[in-house]
Amino acid sequence: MRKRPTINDVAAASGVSRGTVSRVLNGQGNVSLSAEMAVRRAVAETGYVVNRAARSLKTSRTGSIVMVLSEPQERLFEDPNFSVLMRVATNQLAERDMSLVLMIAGDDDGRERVARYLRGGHTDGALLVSAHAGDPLLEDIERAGVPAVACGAVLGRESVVPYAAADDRGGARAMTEYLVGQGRRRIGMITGPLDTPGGSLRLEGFTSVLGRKATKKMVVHGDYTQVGGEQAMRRLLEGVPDLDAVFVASDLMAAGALQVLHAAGRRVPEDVAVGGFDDSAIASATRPMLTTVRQPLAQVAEETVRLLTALLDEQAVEPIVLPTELIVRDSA
Amino acid sequence: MRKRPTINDVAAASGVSRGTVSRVLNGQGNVSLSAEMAVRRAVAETGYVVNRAARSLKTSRTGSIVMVLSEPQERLFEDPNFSVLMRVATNQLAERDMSLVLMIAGDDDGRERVARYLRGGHTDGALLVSAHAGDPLLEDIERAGVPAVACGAVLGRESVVPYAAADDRGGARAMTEYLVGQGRRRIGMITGPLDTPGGSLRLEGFTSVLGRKATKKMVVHGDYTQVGGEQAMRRLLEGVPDLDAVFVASDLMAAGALQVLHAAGRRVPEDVAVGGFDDSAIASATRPMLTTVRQPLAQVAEETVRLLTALLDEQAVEPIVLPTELIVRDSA
DNA sequence: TTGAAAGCGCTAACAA
DNA sequence: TTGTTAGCGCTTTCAA
Repeated sequence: MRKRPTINDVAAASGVSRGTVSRVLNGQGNVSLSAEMAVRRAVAETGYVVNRAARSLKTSRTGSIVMVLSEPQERLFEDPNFSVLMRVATNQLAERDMSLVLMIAGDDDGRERVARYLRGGHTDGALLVSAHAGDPLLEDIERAGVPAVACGAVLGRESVVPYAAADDRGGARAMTEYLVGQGRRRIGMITGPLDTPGGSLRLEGFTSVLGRKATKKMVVHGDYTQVGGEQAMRRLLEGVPDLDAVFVASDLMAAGALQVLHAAGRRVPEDVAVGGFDDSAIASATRPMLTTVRQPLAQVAEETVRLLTALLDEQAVEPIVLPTELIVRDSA
Repeated sequence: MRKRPTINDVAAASGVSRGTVSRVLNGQGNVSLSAEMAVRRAVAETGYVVNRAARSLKTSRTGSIVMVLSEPQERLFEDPNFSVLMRVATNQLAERDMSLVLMIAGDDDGRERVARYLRGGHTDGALLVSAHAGDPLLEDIERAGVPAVACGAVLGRESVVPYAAADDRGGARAMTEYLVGQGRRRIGMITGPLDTPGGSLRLEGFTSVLGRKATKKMVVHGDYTQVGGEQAMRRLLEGVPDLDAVFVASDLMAAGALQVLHAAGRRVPEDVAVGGFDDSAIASATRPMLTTVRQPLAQVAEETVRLLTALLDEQAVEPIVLPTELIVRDSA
């Protein structure tokens, strides 16, 4: 394999200086049309591709964004946000000729690596996925001075880390109101972990509708896994045997809840109505199919990336919350 | 924010030359203990982190691997391999202080970007996910001379691109034999796309057991989506009304098949046994829960990354195929 | 509008 | 074992 051509080769082939080639490549203007054409032809001829390392060394920008997953690793697979975000981010950044680096900050080791990466100036910005309240990584990021945005609010840091998110509170409210409207009177809830926005905000939506009816024993906490949903459902049935509806903060947990209800001989939706959240693939795989709340995942992802690119361009940004949609199927 | 310290700062702080600092940092030996200690202390004091761009410019290695997803984007989310692979790859590479860049080559644009990226020498190696037979990207990779491995065989290129994969053929055979052993006589199959290893190899396993019983009308092709599974199941029921079992090449498609069977009034497993493949989360969310074939995803991912790092170290590598496991639940 | 030249931070070859 | 030094390929300032 021949050596890769450098800017010098292009300069030689086009008969102008390196400086002019660079100006053409970076679209800075102040270049004569003839020079520009000559350079472009030479680039095509030589198959020149810029050496990012060299450029980066000079400009101290890297042309890459790091996507940091703070999720404990098991949960990662089950986060519907995640793969959509990744796809959208990859594509949007590619359009700017930037690349996406992936890092997992699931444990202390991982966090330390991410912190070192940020401190090392290896990236132009950070895209946070499911960062938790009080995540020490946030300080690392701040200290490193790297522009960062989050997909989903970072609880307690809403005003510090710009974010795009689905309207968790509103979606939960809509589902709860729907259940009430269906004549349900004893409505329980299975939440997600309360240190995640999906955990606490969906609970807020629920209680904002039910008021004092949302007593302690009507609400149990799950961990977004199916097994967690099963356990939570069992606890709920034990504590509230006359339950006639349950709002579950994720479809996967709802799938677990359905299994338990079935095993307990409760018919869904006749005896107990079940509402999910996410409208993930699993929602139409369960029996009965889940009535659930659809999140505009692709939009959230797009807005998240837009916020980050705006930040890179040194524009001011505001958090953005996008509306959800109630999807009525068979379970409620 | 202060300027980031360079190797010069470390040299000054430790009272040795840049060269010695570099030797310590790269663990090349030929350094006195006292010098090494001084350097390490200075690194800690100054908070020095190597500038990868500069290093890369000099060594022409980048310290990064690109993970290329050739999957049409919709399918991506539904590939259970994918998130596991990503997690494992991120972690294993991090241990070598390498980072993982993600690129999607779903369309021509994407492919061209990936090709440019490879040609530009922006990466030390490529990790291919679900590359298709005849994928033009393969040529780009070869031409760019970038070491590459695949997760899952690249059909038609098995001897060119090293890979790690689950034993699709064996898993399919095990499931088919199990169905036969249960006394099923009219066994149909819903395959994946035949240009994917999971599509063609699972079909091979199926036919290798059933021989001439695996007639054309007993086999229909799906696309790994749930809706695709539903359509395929409908076609199969139409063509073979007396079907008493169906082996479906993915759990997600099997979930679709279950819905259709239920709607058609067939009891599972009494009237029709259903076998899936993957043992993904969805397999225990369906009703009845799916009897399926578990792939050792984490192992496959680990072996894939191991192959790549071996290749980077210029060791010889062989493809590796890992055994699957039959998971018996309720659907068959 | 263009060319010349400095230098980003690092590694490795060479000399001591 | 150590220090010195020559670039890696690029951008950008300065002068022309």
